[in-house]
Amino acid sequence: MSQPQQERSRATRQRLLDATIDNLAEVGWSGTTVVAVAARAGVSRGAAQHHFATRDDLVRAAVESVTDELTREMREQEAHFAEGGNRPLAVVELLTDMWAGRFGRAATQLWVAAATDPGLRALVLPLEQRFSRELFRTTAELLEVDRREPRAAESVRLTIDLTRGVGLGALLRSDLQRRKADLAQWAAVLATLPGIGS
Amino acid sequence: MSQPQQERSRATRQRLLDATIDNLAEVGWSGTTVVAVAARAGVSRGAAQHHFATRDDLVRAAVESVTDELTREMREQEAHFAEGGNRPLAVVELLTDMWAGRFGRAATQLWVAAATDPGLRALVLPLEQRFSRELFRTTAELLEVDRREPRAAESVRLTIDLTRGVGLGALLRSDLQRRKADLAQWAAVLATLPGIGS
DNA sequence: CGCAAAGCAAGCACTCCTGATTGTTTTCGG
DNA sequence: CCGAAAACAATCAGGAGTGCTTGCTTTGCG
Repeated sequence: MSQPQQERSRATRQRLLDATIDNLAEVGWSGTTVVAVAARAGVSRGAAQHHFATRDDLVRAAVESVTDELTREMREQEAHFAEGGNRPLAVVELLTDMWAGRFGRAATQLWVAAATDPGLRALVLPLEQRFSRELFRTTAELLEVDRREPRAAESVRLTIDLTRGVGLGALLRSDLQRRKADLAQWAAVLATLPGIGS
Repeated sequence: MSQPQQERSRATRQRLLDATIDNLAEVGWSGTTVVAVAARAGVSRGAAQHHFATRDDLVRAAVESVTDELTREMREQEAHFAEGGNRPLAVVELLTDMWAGRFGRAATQLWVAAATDPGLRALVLPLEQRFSRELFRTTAELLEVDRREPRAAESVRLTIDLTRGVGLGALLRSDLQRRKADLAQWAAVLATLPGIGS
């Protein structure tokens, strides 16, 4: 039995967005063409064009989706964060896994492409800034940061940057497992810094 | 007076390589076409094709050049490293400046593109691994690492990853100046870790 | 039941890029 | 001085992608 038309439309649009995100994560920015995305979504180019009139429209929707999903993912992790155990290590691993995930990899591809593409940059920058604030807030919350300690904010930012750097290296080298010991050391250091785990 | 032919050939080839690297750093991977590079180099497409028969050939030469130049740059920094002052901070800033530089930005663009392009990945991976070993060695040397301390190697890798993460963020946000305080904190922490500055 | 709207699909024209081919100019060696 | 080689340049054919137009099918409402 076929779907109600509006539901069918919604489903096609969602498949196109999912396909765009997967394409970004697996093929990269330059390989994310409307032709490739439509094929991966299993819809025709005419259908794709009906939903997104131009490639720019598709990309805009995908960028918004990626940052929304990353934000949602972080909030969900925060909501379900397991007490007990090594909190700094768990947070560091959470962030590292985020960058390594589907949305994290798509985001990295988009951000690097945005660095050199003015149109994409104008689109990505405000969304990335909003996401960064949310990421900072969530990470600080999970690390139980004492907001009165001025150095604590620096530690949070260092943690985020470090996991981003590890994530970037892992994109190419697929060496995340081997980085566990390094990350464990950072978590151990983090636990000793002022304002962390108050 | 025109140049000797061999010198002229060498100069054209060098201009093409320089143009490729600048294009990568400023326009990104997808915008680095032979047409764009030849225009930036101020040579015709025929001339470009004479020196590099295919785009793959040009890219291969550029990848080798980028990793060679980054390696040379690190060795030069090592040779001219100024004694006195805050050594960990100086090293952290040195690494951060490297990623922010022309070769560092081109390298980041290449590495991210290589993550999703199998042909480019096969080319980039061995060179990146060689460069990473050199970078580790140089950084450890500059930090005066005690090789007997097992945790020290982790600290070196964390330092490299952190500056890479900061560099990635700075590609998009141009916020390097504002990160100085964070990096200063890492340098302060680094100085306290076992095996650093022995 | 019929018609309009929406969703989907096919085809066209244009642009850009690459690799190959052909042609021109410059340089160098015999 | 001449011819060959190298450096450089112009052109062509084909492929890929985008945006637009036209056409078909399905759905829903009056």
